Amino acid sequence: MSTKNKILDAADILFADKGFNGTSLREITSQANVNLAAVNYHFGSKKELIKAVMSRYMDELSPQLESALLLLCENKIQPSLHDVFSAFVEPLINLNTFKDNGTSTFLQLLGRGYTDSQGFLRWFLTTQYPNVFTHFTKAIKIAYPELSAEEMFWRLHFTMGTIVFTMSSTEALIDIAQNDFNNQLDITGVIERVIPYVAAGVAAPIPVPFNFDQ
Amino acid sequence: MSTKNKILDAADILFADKGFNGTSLREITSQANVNLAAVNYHFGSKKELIKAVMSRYMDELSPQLESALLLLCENKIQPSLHDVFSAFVEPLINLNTFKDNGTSTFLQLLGRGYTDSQGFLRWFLTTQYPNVFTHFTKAIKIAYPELSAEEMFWRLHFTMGTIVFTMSSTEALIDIAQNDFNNQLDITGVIERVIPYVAAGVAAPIPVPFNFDQ
DNA sequence: CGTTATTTTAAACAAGTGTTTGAACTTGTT
DNA sequence: AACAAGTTCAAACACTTGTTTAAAATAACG
Repeated sequence: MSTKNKILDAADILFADKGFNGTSLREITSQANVNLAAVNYHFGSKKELIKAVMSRYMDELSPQLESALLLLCENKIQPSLHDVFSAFVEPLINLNTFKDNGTSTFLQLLGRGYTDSQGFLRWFLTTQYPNVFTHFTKAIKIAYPELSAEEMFWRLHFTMGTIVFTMSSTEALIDIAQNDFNNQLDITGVIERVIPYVAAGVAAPIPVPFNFDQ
Repeated sequence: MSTKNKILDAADILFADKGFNGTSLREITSQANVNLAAVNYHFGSKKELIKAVMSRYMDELSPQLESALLLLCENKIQPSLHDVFSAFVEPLINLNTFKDNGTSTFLQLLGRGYTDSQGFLRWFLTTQYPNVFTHFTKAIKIAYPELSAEEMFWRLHFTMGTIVFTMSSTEALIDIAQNDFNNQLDITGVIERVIPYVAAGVAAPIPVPFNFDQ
């Protein structure tokens, strides 16, 4: 296996586990059994390595995601919100064949990207892979046309938060759940549970202004 | 103002903004106009400073939260999920009188605590302030008794994710929303919008096992 | 006042960070 | 085989990190 890939494989697990700030190049290179200088030789800098780690997943994921969402939009029968969110499942699960534990690793990385590094990764994703976002909002608009653009904006960000945050601590939560309820569970089980949640959240009735006095 | 408080005030803003790992003691002490060694003198270590920052908020918040939830549990009429989540609003908003921008700063810190520092803060909060959690789950159980313990476990974590993640990037999102929809909005506006979302999510119908073939 | 405590200070410490260097080693090409 | 290009390597670089030290300044108290 090439040095470049050895680095990527070690980096994405460590990044997912300990964050981008919390992982040093020395940890990565010793885990990958390559020389420290190899990162800067092959990637230029740590920041570029982070981009490369994310790109490896996104280049695999985004075409599948786009076509799945496009299919929904062009369907004769109107998709439900549950359908729209379910469109994410197969492409995400496919990351497991792309790489061991690819699904949860990627979702953890996504969570890291939103909190670590002050949003530079959010900028990177939205500018490098804009189609996923536009197709997604288009599909949502078809499934729930009554929702105003502003309300949708907020609910999609709530959804993003739910997914990303949950997945970034999935492993710990699965452990707890298995102890407390001894129910075999894996990442697909969590996805199965989160979809009804976010679908119901997005589908919630339009709120009325809150009255703090009552 | 005491050195100790000057440090706490500078620390919690910086921690909220850049994370615990991402903020150095030198940034904190120079922002607070105190000597670098003051942190270790007054708090012992950086880790203890983090605890102190969180405790200052939790000691203010948790009694209010507990009594609000207890009130709900002992009410004659069954509370709705919307009621349960609304119980959080007033205590959280009160943090603004306790400290400038206290509400959003605290929620941002909470988000940091869940992702930075590999969950040590989660341990700290659940062990130091367990009553908030038990009263909360009790109230939810009253509002939605059909939900199994396991399903509830997951939905509460989804909710935690929604809240914490959303609030940790509230400022940026409010800016975007104001540009795109020029609608005046503040933290209470966001809270107003997130409550129907999480209430609907928790209230979602029990999911049926997902079939990947269809 | 003088004598303890307490607090602040500048300086240094040891360890860790990303990055660069230039020589050694492979590999590919002619 | 010989030369060139690509890759690896140990070592050093400059810098930042949290923490400690011991002297200086301030506060507290009899």
